[in-house]
Formats: sequence, C-alpha cells, structure tokens
Amino acid sequence: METPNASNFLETIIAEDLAAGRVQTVVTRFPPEPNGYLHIGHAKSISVNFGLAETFGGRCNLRFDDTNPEKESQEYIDSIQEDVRWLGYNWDGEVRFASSYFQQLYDWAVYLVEQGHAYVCDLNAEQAREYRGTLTEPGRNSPFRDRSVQENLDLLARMKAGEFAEGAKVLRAKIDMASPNMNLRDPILYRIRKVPHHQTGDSWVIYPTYDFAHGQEDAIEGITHSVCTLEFEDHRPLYDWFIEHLPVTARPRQYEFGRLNPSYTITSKRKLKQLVDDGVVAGWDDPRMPTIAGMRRRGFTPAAIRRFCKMIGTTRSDGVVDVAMLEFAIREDLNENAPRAMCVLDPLKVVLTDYPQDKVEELLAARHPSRTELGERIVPFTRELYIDADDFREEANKKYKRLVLGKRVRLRNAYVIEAVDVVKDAAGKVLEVHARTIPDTLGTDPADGIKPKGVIQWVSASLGKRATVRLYDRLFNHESPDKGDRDFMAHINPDSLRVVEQAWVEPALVRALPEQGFQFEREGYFVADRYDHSEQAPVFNRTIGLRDSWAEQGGAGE
RNA sequence: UGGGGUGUCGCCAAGCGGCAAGGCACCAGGUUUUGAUCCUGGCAUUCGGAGGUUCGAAUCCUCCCACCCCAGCCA
Repeated sequence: METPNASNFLETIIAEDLAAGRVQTVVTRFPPEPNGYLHIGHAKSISVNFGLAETFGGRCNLRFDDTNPEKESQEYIDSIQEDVRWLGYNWDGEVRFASSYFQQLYDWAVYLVEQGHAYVCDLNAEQAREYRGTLTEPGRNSPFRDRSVQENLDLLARMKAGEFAEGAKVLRAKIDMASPNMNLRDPILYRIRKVPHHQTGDSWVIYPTYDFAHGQEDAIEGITHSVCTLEFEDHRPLYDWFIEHLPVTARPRQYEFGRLNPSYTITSKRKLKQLVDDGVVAGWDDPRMPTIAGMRRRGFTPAAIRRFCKMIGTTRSDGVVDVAMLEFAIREDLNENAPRAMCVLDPLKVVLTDYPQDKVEELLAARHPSRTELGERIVPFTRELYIDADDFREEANKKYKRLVLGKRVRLRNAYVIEAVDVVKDAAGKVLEVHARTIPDTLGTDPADGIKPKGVIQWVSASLGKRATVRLYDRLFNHESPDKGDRDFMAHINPDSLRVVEQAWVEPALVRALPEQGFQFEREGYFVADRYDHSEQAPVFNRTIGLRDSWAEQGGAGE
C-alpha cells in the first residue's frame, strides 16, 4: 500500500499507525456540543476530521456531545447538522449522541466505584475549590475520599434515583490530589442536575462530565484518532486514565491541534451568543457573524470555506490568521464562478441627449469575462441611465479614469459617451449629466481615435430595477477584539452594515435565485439574500468587495 | 513561583544534520471594455536569544527569553 503524502502532523501520525498496523481503518469524529451555532473555527475542525477520514479512506462520525442539557437545545442540533451538510461533508451512519451512551457510562461509573477508583463526595462547589489547591499548591484529600465501596455504591444509586439535591453530591475519580495537573486532582465524573434533557427527557438527574464521557464515547464508537484543540492537552492524561481503568474494548488516542483565530473576529460561542442576545446582530445567521450560517447568508461558498481551511494548515502552534486569507479564498472562488452583472449603488442620472426618446437596444453582455461557456445576458440600453455618482466629476486630474465633463468614458458592455453638460440644483449639487453617445462604439473604439480612459457600469433608468443592497463590513474594528481581558463589545464596528435602499440593478437580476452569487462589476461580490430576496423586492448582500488598488492609493479621497 | 504547550518573512506554513518551499499581504512592471482578474519580477545571508557538538545546525545538546492553556459540579 502506498503511503499517503503526509502534509501535516496528524496525517504523519495516521500514516505511521496504518503502516505499523496499529489501526486498520481510520475513524474520526466531529463532536460539537449543541449549545450554539457552528462557526469558522468549527469549520476548521470539521475540515480536519472529515478530511483525515477522506484522505485515508476511513470514516468520520458526527456526535453531539450533549452532556450538559442546561445549555443545549434542538435548535442547535438542527442547525449543526444543516451546516455540516452544507459544507459538503457526510458523516458515517446516523448522527450519534453522547446521551445515547448514558447507561453504559453509568455502568462504567459503577465499575470504577467497585474497583475503588471512584467515590461520592459531599463537598459543595466552594469547598471543593478550596480542597483542590492552586496551580502552585497541592490539593487536600476530600474527607469523603475513603468511604467504603458499599457506601459509595449506595450513594451513587441514590444520586441516580434523585434522592439528593443539585450540588449536594458528586461522583469523583480517586486519582491524586497533589498532581501538578489540576485535571488529575480527583476530577468529577457525575453531577446532579434535575433538568430534562433534550434527548433523554427526565430519565436522568445525574449527568456525566466531559472528561468522563468523551474518551469512552470514542471507545464505544471505535474512534481511532480523537482530534481536538490544544486546550484539551492537559486532559489527555485523564482521557488515558479512564481508558486504562475501564473495561473498554477499543483504544482511542487523543491528538490536539491549534484552534483557528481569525483576526477581527471572535469565535467564542458564549460571546457570539451575547451578540445575538444583545441585539448587536440580527441573529446567529446575521451575515456579519463568523458562523457557518452567517457566512452562508453573506454569500460565502462551501468550497471557499473548505479551501481556506486547507490553506491555513493544521499545526500545534496557535496564532492569529489574517482574515485577508479568508477574503482571498472567497474572492478566488467567486471570481472564477460568479456571473457578472451591473448595479449602481449611488445613482446619478445621465441623459443621452442624442439618443431617441423611446429607443431600447437589447445589448448582449458576457456573463463572465473568460468563461464564454457561461453565455450572455441581455441588458437594455436607453436614453436615460444611472451611473454611480462617484464615477462622474466636473473636473479631475489625469489619474481619474471615469466620466469627466467634456471627456469620454466607456459604458461597460455598451457605448462610449461624452459628458457635455450638467444640471445642478440651487446649492450647486449635480442633479444630472447630459451626454452624447459616440457612434459605432459597441465593441470597438471610437473611429476618431480618442479612446476613453476608463469603463464604468450603468443601469437603464427606465428599465432597470430597484433593489435593496446591504453593504456589510467587518463586525469588529480591532484586530483581536477579545484578546486577554479586552471588552470585545467596545470594539464593535459601528459601520458594519450600511443599507442602500434604492440601488439600481439590471433587470435580469431580479430573477436571481436566493443564495445565487454575482459579481457586480467594479463593486464586489454579492448574493441574493437567502430569505429576503424576491423578484418583487430584490435584496442583495455584499459578500466582499473587489480588491481596490485605486482606493488603496487614496484615489477615493481625491 | 506548579504543570502542559508553542516559537521559521507583517500573517499562515514547509523543513526532521548538507547549504531557508509555498500561500496571504505588500511593492514594481505588463495585459485588460471591471482601477477586478490574469501575467512577470521583488520581498528571511537567516530560523526567539546565547553558548556548545559537528567538516557542516532552523534541524542535535545546554541554559535563557517570550507567548498560550490549566485552579467549572462548561465543553
């Protein structure tokens, strides 16, 4: 068998395990807790886990790590499955739930008690913290640590039966209160929570902790490589301890990689939830959110997200990835695949005084500049048009390549025109531009040799359609909005959303399907809103602007 | 001041003792009916620092420094 070309440390490990015969088939899992929507950081984890299975011809499970019913809900379970599928991944078999292993987990807890490896502790949370010691001082043994097996068995059964109040008792592993690794100072296995569970209803009043559940879930499912993020590294000795002390039939191994931290972004479910709850954004799927659902609504494609995840690599170092890389990924995809169209965001009327009043020419325009197979669309040309106010100036220096009074410009996919006059209001504001069309300039330069310097987009004033365009920008104006103890709420970008209620788009655009993406030439990439767009009331979201070296040079400021 | 990690170009990242890949960003040209795309070229005598081993070190050894994670009955 050919050894796959290892391109990251996990692939190297797996390739060696396969080569050494330690595992026959690679089985990984993506194990989200259903307590929030998936975000870009999860996309990386999904890419890593499903990607590993794919690379080595193995399997990847989707398992909900639902051991804490208080924070979880069906809404999250549904959204997570939808997001994973949307990203283009298929999990092996049915969706799994940690909760479906509750009985097995409980039986193993009983086993540990029988072996003298676990005990019921009556310390309350505060006392437990005191007994635990600190990072530099060892903890002290709980006064309940030496209860008899018989008493522990009885107490555990009564915990399960609901005889005790929440917080009154916990089940703990008997390991080492002096361990320098805090996770080994008699960790808690079960706590009492008298709340119904979204999957198991009220059949349980005690729930296993992450530490007692995760590795065993992996063992039950035959996971060979349990991949998680760096902060769980200290938990690995405990993960291994349970596997070694329990009669499990498989031997999963945990490996950790560095989580994704994109700049100008937060990826904490708690904080994202706060943005939603405080109304800073319209919901988990607000296009400004770094959630999968939000990015989807923003116009990102699964391919671009997957590409980005591959691009950033998988390592054990933990840093901040420039969002510019994510932006590159979506631009690359959309540049290649999005049909072109014309949209005017800040309309300024242009009247072609030499063009017949009722004449309409149905011009043909390529859907894509290089992919001719995408065909053409019809764009109506009329006497009155809209161009962007920013594309006209009464006077300008030679660096300005748009329409200037007395000068020419190419109307994209149409004629070259020359501005001959302006109409202003009392305050001197330009209301409309009068221009003339240069004859025979469709698809060719002017016969007189005076070539226009630039090209601008336009929309027929009489046949174009009105549309709502939402211009999104990054949600935070700080590169690391929540690093350290920074208050991320103080770094919200107040201009993260600008709604243009009366943009003009070429008529064909109103028939766009929801979620269809376009490049509005010279503006950026846009998508018909997944929920709000309709032919009668078109709504487009800006996914990302075009690269703009003109603006970068300060051109916009001239 | 305990334990566990990580340090290669502004950012991500290859490299695993033989003479510093690649991508993003940036800069300079060229093409262009999108100031986009595309194309070309530039961008680490140096790998957190200091010693040491070696003919040879980003790669091995020693010490030091910086940053991240851990004291939830969260995951």
